[in-house]
Order: sequence, then structure tokens, then C-alpha cells
Amino acid sequence: MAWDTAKTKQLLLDAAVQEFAEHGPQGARVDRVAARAGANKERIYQYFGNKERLFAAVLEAELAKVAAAVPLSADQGADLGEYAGRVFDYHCAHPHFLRLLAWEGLQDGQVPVAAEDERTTHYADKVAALARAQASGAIGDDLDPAYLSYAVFALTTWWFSAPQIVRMLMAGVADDSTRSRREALVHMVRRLAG
Amino acid sequence: MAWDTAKTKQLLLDAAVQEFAEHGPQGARVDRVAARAGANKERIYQYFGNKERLFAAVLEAELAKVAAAVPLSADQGADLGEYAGRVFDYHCAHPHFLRLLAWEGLQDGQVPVAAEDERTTHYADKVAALARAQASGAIGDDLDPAYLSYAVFALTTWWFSAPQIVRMLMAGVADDSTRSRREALVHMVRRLAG
DNA sequence: CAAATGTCCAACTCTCTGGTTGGAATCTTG
DNA sequence: CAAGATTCCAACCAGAGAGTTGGACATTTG
Repeated sequence: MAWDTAKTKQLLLDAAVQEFAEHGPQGARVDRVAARAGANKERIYQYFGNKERLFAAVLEAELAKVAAAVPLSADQGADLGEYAGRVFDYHCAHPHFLRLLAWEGLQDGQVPVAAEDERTTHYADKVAALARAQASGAIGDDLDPAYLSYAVFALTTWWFSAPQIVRMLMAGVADDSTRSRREALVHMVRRLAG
Repeated sequence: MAWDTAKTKQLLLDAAVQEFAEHGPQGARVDRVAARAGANKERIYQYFGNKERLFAAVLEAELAKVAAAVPLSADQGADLGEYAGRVFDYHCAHPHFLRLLAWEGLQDGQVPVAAEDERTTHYADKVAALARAQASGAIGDDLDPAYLSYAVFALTTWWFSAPQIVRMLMAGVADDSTRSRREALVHMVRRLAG
């Protein structure tokens, strides 16, 4: 049988995504990643160098996915609430992504953020799209567009970042389904966008 | 000299707060906690049992502090924006607390949340205060008070939960000082409260 | 003061795990 | 098909770090 190194590498990366999302960069076990992928531990060091760089590779791969999955163009920015809803939907479907991001945020200040320049321009694009929507009058312009997008991301993702707090906070809510969370989110973002 | 075990225990707890905030439950090193406190590692096992229970003790201690520091009574709830501002100020002054909470949120689903019942009623009180403020007409009532407090916490804390993303998001903002963040936050919460 | 109890610490154990290695199997090339 | 390169893997290594222990010292109690 012919070698299929690309496939092995992909299997390892997928396994690593799961493992890192569950346990974080510290708790993740290289052996477990290899076992999940049905490959040998040594392959990881051959392909990715070490655990730290494997984590970086995982982050970059997932960032690319999410960037492609939920674009924000100028016209879509017109209904910011619905955009937030779509981001929310994405995270519901791929709950591991925000865990990876959360772990990245908690990393030691020493380790550089993965693909920082690329991501910075990516966010700049989003902010610029909001600025255009404001200029066109589609949404209110009393907030700096960067702060407005801050609000969108904060409101959209905090369900996933602090699930234990959300659970305690929502203990008394009659209907706290995913659907009603989404509705509340869309409602709140629309109001913020004015 | 008389033994001062209470002091040693407190020193260990303080050191553990720092260590866990910086490195998380996985990355924290028991030896380092002992060294920071100028005590012996064995004291930790004597007083707290093991690393996991030390982490729980750390969380409970800090939760008690924060609950006492930023109360939300019905009348204070009238200006929800200013309440959010005060919570923001607290976290600026004690940045380690939200890191602890973030790590708690990422824990394995297996380990029980520290002081869950107590915290649940604590949050229920806050939500009830908001509900009263809504009933009195001080703030708008088109949002479930639980979702409203979700928004307050999400907007107030995401700066700290995802600092790397905030940094990239704010790269193009002329004046992104703590002050302007606080102003934007108060403004956004006021608008949400209607 | 002497026994009992509690506090402290240096040194130890033992498991876990990131990373390596030597060699076997597989593929490519001439 | 032979030589060289590449992929694969089982076993190994070394260090780290959670948790323990044995005994020295301090304090209380009778």
C-alpha cells in the first residue's frame, strides 16, 4: 500500500483538535493524540516538531475554518443581530473552537499568539465593514465600530466561555433553550446596533 | 515563638491564588506554591488535602471576596451601566479573579463546580434585583432579567477572558485606554437596559 | 518535667509523560 | 533489482512533579 502521509498528518491534526479542546495545552497528552489518530507518537514529532507547535498548528487550522465559515461583508453587516445569530450557530455546532480560543487566552504572556498579523487584519476587515454600515446609516454610529464588534463577540461567545456561570445564572429561567438564547442574543445585538 | 498555623495557611492560600491564576489547575506547581508562601510542600497536603482541593479552596476564597466587593441591590440596579462600570473596575484591580473563573469554566465536566448552590442563589438574587428594577420601571422589561444580567457580565468581563482577541480587535482604535473601554461599556449596558 | 500532641521540613518514592532512538518495513530511483 | 530514501513503530530514556515519610523541634497538658 502506498504511503499516505497527508492523511496521517490530517488524522493527527483532527485528533489533536479534540484533545487540546478537551484538556488544553497543559492537560493534553501526546500519547492520547497519537492513539486517537491510530498513529504512532513519533509521527507527531516528525510532522509537527513538538507539543507546543502542534497546538499552534491546531489553532491555525481551526481559525482558518471559522474565518471561512462565518464571513461578514458590508451588506450582511446591515443586520448585525442576524450576523451574531449565525456566529452563535457556528459555535453551537463546533463547541470545541471557543475552548481552544479560551485556552489560548490563558496562555503565558511569553508564547506568541498564533497567526497574529493575519488575524489582526481579519478583525480589521470586520471592523471596517461595520464602519461602512454605520456610514451608510444602516446601523447607529454612536459607538466606535471596534467596540461594537467587541460587544457582538462578547455577547455571542460568553455562553461558551463561562458555561458554569451561565448555568448558575439561568437556573431560574423557565425556557433556557438554545433557541431562546439565540433569540435573546439577536435581540440584544440589534438594540446595541441601534 | 508560638505557632501561627492560621497565618501559614493564609500565606499558602494567597500564594495558591497567584499560582493558579497564572498557570491554571494543570500548570500550577505545588512546589512553587509552597516556595512562594515560604512554607513546605507538605503543609499543603496537611491543610488542604491535595492540589485539586487547594484549587477549590482558592476559588471559594476569591468568590467570597468578589461577592462582598461588588453588591447589587435594587436601587443600585437602577443605573445598570454604572453597576457594570463598578464590576469592570473591580476586575481591573484584581485581574487574577477572572482567570481563575476562566479556568474553572474549562475544567473537565467531571469535577463539580465549587460552592455551586451558594453561587446559584447569589446569582438568583442579582437576577431578582433586576426583575424588581424592571417592575419599577427604572429599566426596560423587554428582556428576561437573567438574559440581561448575562449581557452585563459578558460585556464586562470579555476584555479579560479573551485578551488576545481584544488586542487584535482594538489594533486600529486610536484611544483604547481602560477609561475609554469603561465608557463604552457603561454606554452599551445603558442602552441594553433601555 | 514528661508524655502526648501538633508543627515543620528535607529527602524520598513512584508514576507519568514529553521526547528519542534503532531498526524494520515500504517506497523510489536508476 | 539494488541502493538510497522515507515512513513507521516498539521500546527506551530522562526529567518533572504529585504525594509520602521519618524524624526533629515546639507546644500543651497533667
